[in-house]
Amino acid sequence: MKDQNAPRCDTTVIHGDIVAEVRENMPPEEQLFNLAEFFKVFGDTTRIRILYTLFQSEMCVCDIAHLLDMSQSAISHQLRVLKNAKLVKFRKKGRVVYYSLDDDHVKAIFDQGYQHILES
Amino acid sequence: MKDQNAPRCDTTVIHGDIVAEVRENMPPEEQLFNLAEFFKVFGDTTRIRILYTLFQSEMCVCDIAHLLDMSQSAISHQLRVLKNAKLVKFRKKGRVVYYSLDDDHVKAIFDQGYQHILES
DNA sequence: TGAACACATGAACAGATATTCATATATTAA
DNA sequence: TTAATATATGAATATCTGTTCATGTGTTCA
Repeated sequence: MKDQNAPRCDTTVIHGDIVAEVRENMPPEEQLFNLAEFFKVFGDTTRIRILYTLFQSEMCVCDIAHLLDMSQSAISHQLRVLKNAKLVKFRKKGRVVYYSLDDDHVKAIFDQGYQHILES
Repeated sequence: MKDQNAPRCDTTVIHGDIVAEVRENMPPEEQLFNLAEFFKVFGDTTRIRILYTLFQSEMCVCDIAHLLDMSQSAISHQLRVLKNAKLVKFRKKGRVVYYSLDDDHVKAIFDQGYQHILES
């Protein structure tokens, strides 16, 4: 996706000293990648809505689908994304699968995000 | 994108009482949408990397491009996204445009996100 | 056992998005 | 003014993503 041979700025770096120092202190690429992947999960209204329902109560797939007025399949697909991100866990009881939150940071992150929205 | 007439679950709601109560306490749709839009900004490695450079120092577009080994145009496009999200601000000095952070929550949000990654 | 049901999942498709490329704008300096 | 340079931006394109549709899996119950 990224062309490493693409032309950069026409000239040399403008502030070489700053660039060098900042580069020195950048976190590892893998960490930045993982962080982006993590936040990508929150970048979808359906998943945000699912998480907000689970803030209130453990719930089964069918209930979530009804509540959000979406198909069972769509919800199931998104629950898989949330599950892969370790944000929700589930327990089975007969045919019914109950999902619930599996993270303590989500609410805090949402609150911070909401603060930003309020202020901007 | 969403078909409101799509078939839902085959049967009626399973736990009608819970669904009704949770629906009652859901935040407004607009708020959930805005939250998703906000987190979408963090869901890209390039933007995450830009923000991490700006955690350290105010920097001009050309320097960021060199530092991240990407084209000036790509960085400029992404800076516009960050600007629209009210996450960065800028000041002009001659031809050079210096970008810097314009939000207090970002670092806290990133730290929470990083905590999640560490624990999972 | 077989029908009904809750949920999962793969394929397909439509819409969104990130980068590139070409070019425009604005400022500086000769 | 003209050339050079820093940045911005519109269009095109390739890739990614979310939903639907069809179907598969596993459980319950008659």
